[in-house]
Amino acid sequence: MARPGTEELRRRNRAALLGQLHRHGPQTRAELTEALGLNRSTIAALASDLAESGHLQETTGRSTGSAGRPSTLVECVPKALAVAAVEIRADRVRFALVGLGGEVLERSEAALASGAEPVSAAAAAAELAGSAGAEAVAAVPGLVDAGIVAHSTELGWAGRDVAADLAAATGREWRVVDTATAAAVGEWSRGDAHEATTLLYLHGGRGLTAGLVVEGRAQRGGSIQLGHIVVEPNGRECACGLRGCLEAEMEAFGYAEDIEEATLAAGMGDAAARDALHRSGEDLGRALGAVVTATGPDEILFGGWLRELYLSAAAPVRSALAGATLPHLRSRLRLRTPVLGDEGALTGAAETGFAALIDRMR
Amino acid sequence: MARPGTEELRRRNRAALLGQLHRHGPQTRAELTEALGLNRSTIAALASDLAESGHLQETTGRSTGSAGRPSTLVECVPKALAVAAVEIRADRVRFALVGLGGEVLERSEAALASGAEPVSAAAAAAELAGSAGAEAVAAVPGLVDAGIVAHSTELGWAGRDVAADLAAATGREWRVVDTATAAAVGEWSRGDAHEATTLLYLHGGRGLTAGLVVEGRAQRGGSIQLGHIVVEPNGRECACGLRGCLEAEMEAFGYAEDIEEATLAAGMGDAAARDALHRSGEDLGRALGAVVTATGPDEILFGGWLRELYLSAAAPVRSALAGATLPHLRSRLRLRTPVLGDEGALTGAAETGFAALIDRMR
DNA sequence: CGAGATTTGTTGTTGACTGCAACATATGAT
DNA sequence: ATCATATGTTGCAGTCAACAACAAATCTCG
Repeated sequence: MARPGTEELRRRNRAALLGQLHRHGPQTRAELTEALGLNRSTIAALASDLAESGHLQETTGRSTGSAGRPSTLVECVPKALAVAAVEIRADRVRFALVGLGGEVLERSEAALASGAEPVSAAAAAAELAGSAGAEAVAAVPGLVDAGIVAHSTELGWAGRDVAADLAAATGREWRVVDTATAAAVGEWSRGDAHEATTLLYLHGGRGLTAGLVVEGRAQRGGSIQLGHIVVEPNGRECACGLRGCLEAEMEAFGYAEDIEEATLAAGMGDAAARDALHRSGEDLGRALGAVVTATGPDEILFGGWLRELYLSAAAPVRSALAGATLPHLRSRLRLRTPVLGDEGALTGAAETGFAALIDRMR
Repeated sequence: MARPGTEELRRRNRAALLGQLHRHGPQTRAELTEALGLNRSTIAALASDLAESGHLQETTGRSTGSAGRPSTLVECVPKALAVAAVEIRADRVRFALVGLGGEVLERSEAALASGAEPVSAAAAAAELAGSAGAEAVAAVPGLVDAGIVAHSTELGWAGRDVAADLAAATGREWRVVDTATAAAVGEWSRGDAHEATTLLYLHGGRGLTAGLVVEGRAQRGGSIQLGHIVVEPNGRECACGLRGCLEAEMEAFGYAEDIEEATLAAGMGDAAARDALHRSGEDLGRALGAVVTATGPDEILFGGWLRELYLSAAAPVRSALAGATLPHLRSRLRLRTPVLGDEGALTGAAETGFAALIDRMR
């Protein structure tokens, strides 16, 4: 693997430099020297390498305010390297072309007929993304394993090789990640969950999934089918064939995706709506308890429509969770809502692409 | 971090060579050249470096049977680098000094008064381990976080800084890992679970814990308190304060650690014992369902007394598990018993030490 | 039994990379 | 205006892995 000897060292350092700038934004050469622990002359050599290849831009002469020669500012050139990110949902496909450094260069979306086949979703994605970007990543809600969507409540797909569908439609390779994991990556890298060592992102669409990011890395096989945690042994029959799944139990409360109406009604004093939210919160908390015990996160984000549920039923969620986790796991846990809103998954998909891209440079 | 420049490259390669030999046993220089992708001359230089420092031994002239000059065999010198591994249980402390390459150089154990304080366990460990080994690792059953035992059903400890206790008793630094994670590492590295990408090890002692190894690496915060997964909402009160924990529910079946008697009785036709085992298996399977959904393993090992439970109640375990996991997760799952028996945790603790040791050489 | 084929170890050379130190440069402070 | 300070630049030295040519040790085939 490490064939060209010392040349690999150079590549590693170059990739580290690019990654640093991509993640932390424009920095001076002096700051880069500090951050990467390399010598000034090395940084200069690497930066001028990357400036020559067009990836970086050096803006000279920024007055720092303090004494000494001002340091040259180094920043990414967004157009030099871009990633095509696509998010597939039940009703539409969204696309963003994200440049190096995180800037969104293009954005578009297309409606999807309800119950659309994987092939037509792939065609829509191909239409939007074309051949833009050096890497292409698609976020799909469900259980994703090596490019294959094993199970998706939201899309109604099972055992479908979406990576192959997309490749066939576009003539290029695609990475496929699940929406919740992508959103977790997005919130960690571009949201404000950067301090979390273990971040659990809950995504509420038509199905309930969860993504896990540990120390900044998406966990392999990390698409957790939160909706198919069994919360009621011998409970209601679920479409997946099991009994008492969280999804099946919550569905019985009837508000489905009209969570906003339900919260409004509850706010107006509708006792039935309030009860439904309360009991949903309890079920969610109970399912969460098992996931927390198994994964030990220190931050949980409630995304998609779970955001609304959490905001209006935080107390039952918390108390049910408290009844199902040990004190030590509970005490270090922060519950919050995401800051990227609907953009989390697209952002995270793009970051997944950049991680691969930068890793491949080494 | 990467201060000495190209010298780091050398260290990395040296560490890779040592790690390769430690993990895969004696190999010829030609095989090493192939495995590490380095040049023959580089391998020769690195190997003679490490032979000079006493870590490796080169046995020249082994006839290969095929044509060509016979390659020199390179192997680890066990005594050159050793790790002190200790396993703390409720009733005793076990010690092994493991040499580079995995050979056990010394072994001893001491009884522990029941309900022993952490300090006396640390003293016993110190007595056994002394100052042997370049690294010291202790395996403790329970929820371990950064050297602190947050919760241990088996030992009855909570929030105890065991790493500090051991350091005080021995005057050296200790790593503390949980027994289940250690056993998982052991089975992965020295057992026959090497092909598993995500390995879940279940450890049955006085408490039930689980350890997770993903692609050969122990998961941070990976000590899963399997015994405190809630399987019966509003179930029996558990010592931990929750209700319906797996541990509390199973305890009610009354055989506790006398699993062997129970299986014997069941084998003799004792209906009560058979029923207890059956229902234990069901509860275990149900708790496992949640853990499997959250972590997505492809191999599960039943260790400690759960081994006996699994061997005599595989059917209820499997059927309860099947009722609580999606088909895709279930289909790739292998259920087995460990091959290292009682030695798993000690072996894994030692491997954890070697991983740190070799990583530190880089 | 011997010559060639084959595989591997050894040695000297080469290209490349990073760190270092000295020098140049640009700003603020006195 | 001069000095202190911080940073970019340049030439040099040390180290490392790859490469190629050669030596060594074994097998095979005639």
